[in-house]
Amino acid sequence: MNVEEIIKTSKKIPLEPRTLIHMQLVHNKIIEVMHSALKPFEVSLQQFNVLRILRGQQGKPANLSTLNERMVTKMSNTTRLVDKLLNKGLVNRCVCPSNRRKVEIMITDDGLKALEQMDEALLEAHKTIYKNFNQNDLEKLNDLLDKF
Amino acid sequence: MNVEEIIKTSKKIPLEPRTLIHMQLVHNKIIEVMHSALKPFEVSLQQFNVLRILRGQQGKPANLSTLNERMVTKMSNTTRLVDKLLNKGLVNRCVCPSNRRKVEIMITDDGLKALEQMDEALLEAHKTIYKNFNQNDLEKLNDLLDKF
DNA sequence: AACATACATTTGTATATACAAATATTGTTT
DNA sequence: AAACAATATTTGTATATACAAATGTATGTT
Repeated sequence: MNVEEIIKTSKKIPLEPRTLIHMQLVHNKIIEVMHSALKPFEVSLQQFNVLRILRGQQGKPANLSTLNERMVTKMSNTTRLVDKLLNKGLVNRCVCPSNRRKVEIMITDDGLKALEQMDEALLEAHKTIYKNFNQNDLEKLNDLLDKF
Repeated sequence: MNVEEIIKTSKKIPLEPRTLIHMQLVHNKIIEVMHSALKPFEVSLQQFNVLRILRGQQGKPANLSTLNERMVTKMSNTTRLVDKLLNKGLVNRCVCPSNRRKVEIMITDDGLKALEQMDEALLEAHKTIYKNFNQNDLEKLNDLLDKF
């Protein structure tokens, strides 16, 4: 991936802004690959993220604020995101009996099955995304990302 | 920046998905810093990007398709993005005399002045973003990003 | 118990983005 | 020149996201 080529400039860009552009371009590419991997399942990346969090709960229900806390991209509107998963039958939701302000969200069996298939699709996406990487590259990249 | 801490998980995540989450978290952070740096000027990152492209034209007008081609994040709706810059008086737009299908967009003097101030704000943002980086880190990061 | 405060979620609304169809202009073919 | 295709942009519409205000519930204070 050549930054200058993609944004069609002949000028040399200083390293600081260039890195930001580079990050954005890579981000765009990752999102695009993941988005098309999830397309057959008709869930967004955010919805997929929530499903994985719910599976991680191992049967325990999660409420909206814990979902929000654990989401990669925190958003203001977790209610409506869960609404969509509910409509697809991938989660169920009920008011918490011990504290009726809270809501209890759990992944359904259908949700778990769908998620397994999504996992497989994501493994394929990884192959595409990481085709030029070896294990050492990934470790070095993670170390550098930690500096942000 | 510790991935596991931010998404509040105790589990060890395999390196491939972890890197994707890491990239997303860093991206979120970069966007947030840049967004607040540009907030006083009331322009979005996309609008800022377009202004920089127009300045790079050195007086030559640009049409919508060249803008789209050079934008970091290509979007379907460059017309309405330019509308907003137009309303702020930062660009002007007229139909191309030689090919009336096209449109000619140029940055105004006000736009150039505003852009200079935004550049300063962005330099400050760089200081925040890159406070833990040295030149060598940046070069290594760019090399690794090229692998995507 | 009445009141104020804090908490968890929902709703309203404005803005942003994505995708497809519509419009206008130019170029090409017959 | 009429018809058709190609190009450049605009518009309509559906969906997504962001932010603030509103709702309902629980807790602590007097």
